[in-house]
Amino acid sequence: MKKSSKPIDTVPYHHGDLRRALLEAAVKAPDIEQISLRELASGLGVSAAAVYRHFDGREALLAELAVGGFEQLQARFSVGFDPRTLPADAPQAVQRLHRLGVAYLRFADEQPALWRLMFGTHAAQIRADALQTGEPTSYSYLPAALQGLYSAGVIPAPPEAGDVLFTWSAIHGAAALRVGSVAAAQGEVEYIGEGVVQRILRGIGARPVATNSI
Amino acid sequence: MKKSSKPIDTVPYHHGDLRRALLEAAVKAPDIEQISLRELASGLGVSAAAVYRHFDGREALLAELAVGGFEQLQARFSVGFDPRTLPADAPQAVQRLHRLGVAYLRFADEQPALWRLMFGTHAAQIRADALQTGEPTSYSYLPAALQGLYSAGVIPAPPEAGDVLFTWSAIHGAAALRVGSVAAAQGEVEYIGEGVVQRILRGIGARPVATNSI
DNA sequence: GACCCAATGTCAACAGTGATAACATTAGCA
DNA sequence: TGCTAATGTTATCACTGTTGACATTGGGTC
Repeated sequence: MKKSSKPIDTVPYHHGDLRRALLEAAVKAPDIEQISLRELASGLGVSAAAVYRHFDGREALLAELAVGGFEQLQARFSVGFDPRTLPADAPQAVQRLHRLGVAYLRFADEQPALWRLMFGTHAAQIRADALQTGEPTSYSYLPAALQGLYSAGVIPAPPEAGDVLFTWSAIHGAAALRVGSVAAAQGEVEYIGEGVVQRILRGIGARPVATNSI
Repeated sequence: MKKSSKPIDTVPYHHGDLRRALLEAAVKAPDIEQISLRELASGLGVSAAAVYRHFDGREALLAELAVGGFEQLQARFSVGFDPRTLPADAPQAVQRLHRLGVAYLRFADEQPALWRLMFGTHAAQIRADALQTGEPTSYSYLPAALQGLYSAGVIPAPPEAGDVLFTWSAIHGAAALRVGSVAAAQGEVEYIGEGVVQRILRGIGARPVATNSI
């Protein structure tokens, strides 16, 4: 079809930033893992085949979304928490773990679909890669927080692998139960996070530390 | 097509127990949530439409699988653990929680695909129903175990809601990380379970209890 | 400015999917 | 024996991801 006349209200042939638009639209879907490329594309007024100009396929698009999710998670972790520095004192060390737990929970609560994608089957390879990278990722913060507890004298011995796994399990599990609507009626995420982290600290042998505000 | 002669090696028109066969075949799939009805049916030498004689559709079949999963989980919980009785002494009370945690982990480890289905999006309604039922389900055992810890004097106060959520979170999270191949290299599930439950006990304020064997 | 090409879009077609309707076969019971 | 409900089949529909052939356009080069 060719047109010699150019109507004003015509849609431009090139979208402009379709790649970003696709990602943004996909991440808003209530169930990301079940999005249809055709729906996604037509929602942006574009043909389904156009998606393949920017992604190798559906799975690749999901993978990119998951990567973005982990970056977003890391960004949340990093506010007021430089994993390369040690905490100044015991309250700060405890506070770091608290903030980490609450950030984890809040992220899961605010973006449950993205969270499911990140920790589901589709992103398995991405998680494996992130764990093997030497660079600091979202996975770096939890071990760093536990190490900080030791350096600040909150726990008597350096954290063992079991301590890291346990801490991560409790926080991750709380998020999973929340996302799965199993523990939905337990109150606000902040409150849940407080309770879980307090018990984690006790579980890994932390001495009581008074913290003014979280 | 009609046949007057009856060859011996012919396939019978009726399968016999197609419903059970479908469930059994589906639960063996490496990724249950992605099974195709047509593949499933043709694998059993049956047409795809035959499935609809036994299930309202794909989603209904998955739901039934999830229900079976929860029943299986409950069966594992119930070996040597009657949630209506209180533990005889402190070691037994502690032992109950240990067994619960290890059984949870072992189930997730042995049937990861089924576990994902059970705690994924597809089975949300089933989980909601199970939580509201007054009857004893797989959800009954964890609160009962914590209550048993109190009645045996292992924890000084009746378990709060936060204790239950925390305990479940830690165990569930460990299973989730295991299924997600995030904590795969941490060793055997029994070892992981031991470590997690020990720290859980400490986290909810349990006094040290000597247990001979788990 | 004219030109070319790579980037980015379209359309048409393919195989595979869940689902449904109409028809075929059979098991079990009166 | 015969009837009926249960259980199977085939054909078809709308939808999906994916690919190949073609269309349009923006940006760099002469």
